Amino acid sequence: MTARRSDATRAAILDAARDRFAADGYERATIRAIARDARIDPSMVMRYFGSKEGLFAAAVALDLRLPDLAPVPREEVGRTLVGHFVDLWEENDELTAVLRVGATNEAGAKRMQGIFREQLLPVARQVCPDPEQVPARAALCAAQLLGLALTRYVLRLAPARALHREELVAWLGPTVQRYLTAPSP
Amino acid sequence: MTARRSDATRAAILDAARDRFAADGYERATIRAIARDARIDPSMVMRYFGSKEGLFAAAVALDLRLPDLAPVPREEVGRTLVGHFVDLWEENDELTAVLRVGATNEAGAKRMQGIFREQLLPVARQVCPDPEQVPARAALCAAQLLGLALTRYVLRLAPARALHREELVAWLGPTVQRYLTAPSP
DNA sequence: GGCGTTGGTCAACGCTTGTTGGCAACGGTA
DNA sequence: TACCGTTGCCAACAAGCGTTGACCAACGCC
Repeated sequence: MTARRSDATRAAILDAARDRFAADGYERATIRAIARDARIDPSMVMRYFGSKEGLFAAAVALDLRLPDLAPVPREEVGRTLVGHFVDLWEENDELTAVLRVGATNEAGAKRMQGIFREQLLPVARQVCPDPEQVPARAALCAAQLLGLALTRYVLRLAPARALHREELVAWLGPTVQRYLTAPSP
Repeated sequence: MTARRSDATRAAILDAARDRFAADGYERATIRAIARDARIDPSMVMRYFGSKEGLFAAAVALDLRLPDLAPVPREEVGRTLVGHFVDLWEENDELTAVLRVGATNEAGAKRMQGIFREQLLPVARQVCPDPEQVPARAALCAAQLLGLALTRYVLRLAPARALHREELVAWLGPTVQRYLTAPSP
């Protein structure tokens, strides 16, 4: 597949879309604003992505890039996961976009459910003792990790923003560790 | 102050507004839809509440009704708080409304920050050992508790919905307990 | 009985939204 | 050079939004 001239435009639109969705959520991120950011006509967005929903689907194809936990010492999985998430969240705002849209939009919530099912569940299966408890334990982890993202990047609570990476790992690591590996309470 | 005839209408509007804000978030919850639910003309909403922002402010005047933790045994504060939150969330959708709007709307986020500052912080101050650490520890609790609400009521992850009250208290109680009272890691 | 206050409807306003179709310039190919 | 698919802009559309003001019906007081 040779590179087309329009690829740059496509990429610019996707970039602008990610920023707007992350900053404004689904409804307030208008096609016109995205087009303006990408220095392009709104009708181009339609031609390339069909509709606003199509644009959103193309813009946030989220890959959590979760690490393989097999080689990680068993008592380190919690800290490893928390560290990975903090890094991921700090370095791009795609996650904030999915989270924000997931909170407003039914399609966004569905997408978040898919990410949970296809990316977090398998990892939890690697380390959970009882296979039957995997969904519940993974859900508890999701609650803690997404809750951090929510308070830190969406609601922007000052004390949540002030915590450093190492502090977060130290506080949340044991929690995730317990949710994944501790015997049921 | 005697009861006016319009109080019933006012209440109907507020009820409908809470439902819509909780279900749809700020932007998609239109004044017209709220008025339709309340079987009233959209212009009445404006007359009584001035604007859409005014309506939102009046609809969700959120009081968490957090319990006084002084008489609670020190090792039970985590479980007590988690139980209280689960109850609160189950019995009305005002919280879902604030959370959802907080995720879309700048004013909503501000309101959430206010709730954190004026309602959660004082309670944390009651049980935290070091006053200087109170904001950080309260933020960690907020992350865990709001994360639960997010996955359970907004994103509607199936495994998060499946957990019962006692399970949630048993899993999250120790986490909140640790965030509030354990020595810094 | 007249009259101001209150509770409510109706129609319209100006604006923004997602979306569409036509039309002009470009670029490689024959 | 002539051609045709690609890339882009422009103007418009129907619909929906928050908001406004004119108007009507019922009530309570003199």
